[in-house]
Amino acid sequence: MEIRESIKIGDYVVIQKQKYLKLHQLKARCDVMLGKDLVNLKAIVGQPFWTTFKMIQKKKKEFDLEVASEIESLPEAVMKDVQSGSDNRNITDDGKSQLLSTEEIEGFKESGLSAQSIVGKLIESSTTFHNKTEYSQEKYLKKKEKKYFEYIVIRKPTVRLLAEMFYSKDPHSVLGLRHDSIAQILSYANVQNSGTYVLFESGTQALLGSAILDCLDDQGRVISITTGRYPPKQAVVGMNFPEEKRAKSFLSVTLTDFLTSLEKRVSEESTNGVEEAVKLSNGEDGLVTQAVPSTAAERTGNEKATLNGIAQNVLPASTEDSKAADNGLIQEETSNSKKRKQEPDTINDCGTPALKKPRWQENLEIAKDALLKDGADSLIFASKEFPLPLILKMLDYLKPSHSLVVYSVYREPLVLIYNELKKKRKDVIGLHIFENFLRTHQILSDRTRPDVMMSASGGHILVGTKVLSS
Amino acid sequence: MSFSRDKTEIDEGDTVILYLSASNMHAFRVQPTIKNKHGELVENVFQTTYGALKVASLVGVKFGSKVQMSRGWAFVLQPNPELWTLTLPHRTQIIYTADISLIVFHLELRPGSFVVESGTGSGSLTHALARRVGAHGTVRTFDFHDQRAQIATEEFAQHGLSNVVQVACRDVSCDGFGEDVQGRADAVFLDLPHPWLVVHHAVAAFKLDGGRFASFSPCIEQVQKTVAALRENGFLEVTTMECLQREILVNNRTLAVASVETSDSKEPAGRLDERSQTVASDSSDKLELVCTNYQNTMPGHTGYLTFATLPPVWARNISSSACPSDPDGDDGGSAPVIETAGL
RNA sequence: GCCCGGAUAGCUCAGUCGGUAGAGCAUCAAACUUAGAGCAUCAAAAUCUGAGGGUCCAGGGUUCGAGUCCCUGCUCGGGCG
Repeated sequence: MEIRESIKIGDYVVIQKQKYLKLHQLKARCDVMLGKDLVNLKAIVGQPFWTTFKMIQKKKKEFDLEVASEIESLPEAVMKDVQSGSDNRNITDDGKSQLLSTEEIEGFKESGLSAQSIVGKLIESSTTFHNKTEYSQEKYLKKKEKKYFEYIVIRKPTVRLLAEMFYSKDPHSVLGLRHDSIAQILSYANVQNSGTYVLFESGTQALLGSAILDCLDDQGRVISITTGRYPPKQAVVGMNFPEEKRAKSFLSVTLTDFLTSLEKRVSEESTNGVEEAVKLSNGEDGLVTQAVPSTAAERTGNEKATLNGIAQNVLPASTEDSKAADNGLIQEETSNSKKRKQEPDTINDCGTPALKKPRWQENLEIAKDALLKDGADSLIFASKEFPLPLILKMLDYLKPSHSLVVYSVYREPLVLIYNELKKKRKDVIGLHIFENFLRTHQILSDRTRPDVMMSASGGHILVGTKVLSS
Repeated sequence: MSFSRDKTEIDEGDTVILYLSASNMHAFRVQPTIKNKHGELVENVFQTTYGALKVASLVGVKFGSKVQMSRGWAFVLQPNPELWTLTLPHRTQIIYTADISLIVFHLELRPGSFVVESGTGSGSLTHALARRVGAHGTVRTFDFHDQRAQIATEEFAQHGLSNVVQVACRDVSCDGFGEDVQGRADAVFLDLPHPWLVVHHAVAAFKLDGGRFASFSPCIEQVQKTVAALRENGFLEVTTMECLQREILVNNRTLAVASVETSDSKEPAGRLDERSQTVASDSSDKLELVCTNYQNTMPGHTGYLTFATLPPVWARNISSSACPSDPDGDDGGSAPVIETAGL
């Protein structure tokens, strides 16, 4: 059953040095900065994931890697035959315990001495080390180990590792999405192996998109609605999903394109008298009256205006009956689409004839068909923007008895959404807002206790269930 | 087939959730008749606070529909692991959604994964495991209590999960997980009184590629022993955490605004007793607010969750502190990253 | 006959928005108004404002673990037949 998957150029890898994690795409020229050290990754190509490497210093702050067959634990190596004190009554913090100077220690490092021998010298030249208690010595060595540690492990990216990496680097880079919140979003959205999941995500490096995609087999898909044409997708590309899976199961569409496409389809069907699988109850002409920009760049620029546009239309009076969009404007949009078809594909631009549909347009059509035919298995929102207008719109496409999940780093937006849904939607029940308290613990013999630092906020989650209101 | 995503309407035999209010839900099977005490088949009428519901009338109804009862109405929902956790009949204490979510996420389950669980308990977690591994995955769940294993088996069958979940009555502390599991697991979960006795059996159950481990224990002494066993058995990234979910309650409240008017600035009062009226009765000085607060009481502790990674067999003897086996050593403040979940 | 739901203050209640540390009655106190007796107080009624008072029916069982479990009894309410 053992499959040693070896690392190739082009793969994303997670480089782990103790608690430090870094996502990196392996290129032919493969230098990477790990903190302040420049490390050449050439040695990892062809090795299996989970291989441990020793960092070999070439020059100051420059390292090559070498496969390590064993790692000597610093505390174990140094603590042989070392005496310990029973308490700290004879230790005063006068800053003079270490007899070596900073220059001397730096000199050891530059001369390429091993971590073990440097720390050995530090201990030899410490006037207090032998008086420290056993626990205190251990803690001292752990600190030194962190500083002089010279091994890394190459890990295969997983959603868990990516979530931990992004959050620990800077929670703001993922809207404060802590792993427990991601986990709960996946639960409450009832993400299975198959199905159509509508996701509106921004400011999160596509972490949720990646987490959902990782749950899906070839029968499932994420419709990832974004505000821009080129949203950050670090967490999706970093997972090394097979290209086929990404193409088939991760349908990236922009907000404007998607809503325009849905509106158009709905108005066409309603004029033709075609019975819709999922009824759109609130048509907002504000969307179509918006000038549709013809280039990707222009469209991107207009996305925010679009969300505001819906907001103005939806917030004050959402109960107004649907009025099919103005015909002239629909025409304009259609011709606009034709014009777009003739544009070269901005993503897969390889000089193919104009007949081939660009990726974004295929995505759009598949996404729209999926939603109109069967509806969404759940709606998931996690955005920098206030998503209420879009939520109200997309709820019409959510299957009955299925879930709506909204994440927000702040509480207030969810409270507003909660209130609006309570007041205006008879078809959403079981509304709750949750937040999580998460605490980690140090488990060591005789020294077990909660960690001193804990994450103060992991965000807030609103959940609800769509029902048939009639 | 109750939990199947493709289902849109209720068939006979399905388990459904009758939603009366958020705090009043019932799960039951749609059977037109049931046996009474004397073993006679009688019409199945489900009684609630809002009157009676003839269960047979649900057949053919769409999930998410509003149904009429003799003294009110309710919604009938399709069960999912979260709703099931809230409505299932307890045979044991159960694990709830906050912990379940964290467990499933940290076990890194994917479509087709092979996951081992012990004990089965009331099957609350098992449903979430089954959902994540899907139709091509496997959940092998063990409980040493014969009756519990039997009831769980029946429930999984009723929920259409028999092809994914296999229940066995077995004391894994003594007997391990058995040969047919050995070397097949991607993930192992333990919810047992003595999990540390099972760690080496878990190692045997894992694939040679290793995988993820989780254990749920209410007491810290259990955690200490388990963590020690994990380190001895070559597990890395050993972290322990607890997660409590708090609900935020939203209320629309009207508050009286304290008046700073003097008697001179007021309209001349006709009678003395009018002056003694409170500001609250003055309709012009009211503030409508959306207020939030927490539930009055909430669980203060459920259990400690310990997670760990077993590396591939060839990498196990490299005692890789590059990938720390400690839970966050000490003061997270000085650590470059708060490794565990601190995150 | 069967099923469902409730039981905390001296008493009685509490809503399909997840409204059971929320109230009402009663009690006590203060303020003011009116009327009376008395002479620096006593006292009645009406109004209004406050205050005090809460740990969850009884018993048993289950769970490694019950502030989201089960059973029995008592009692109140509801439903179906």
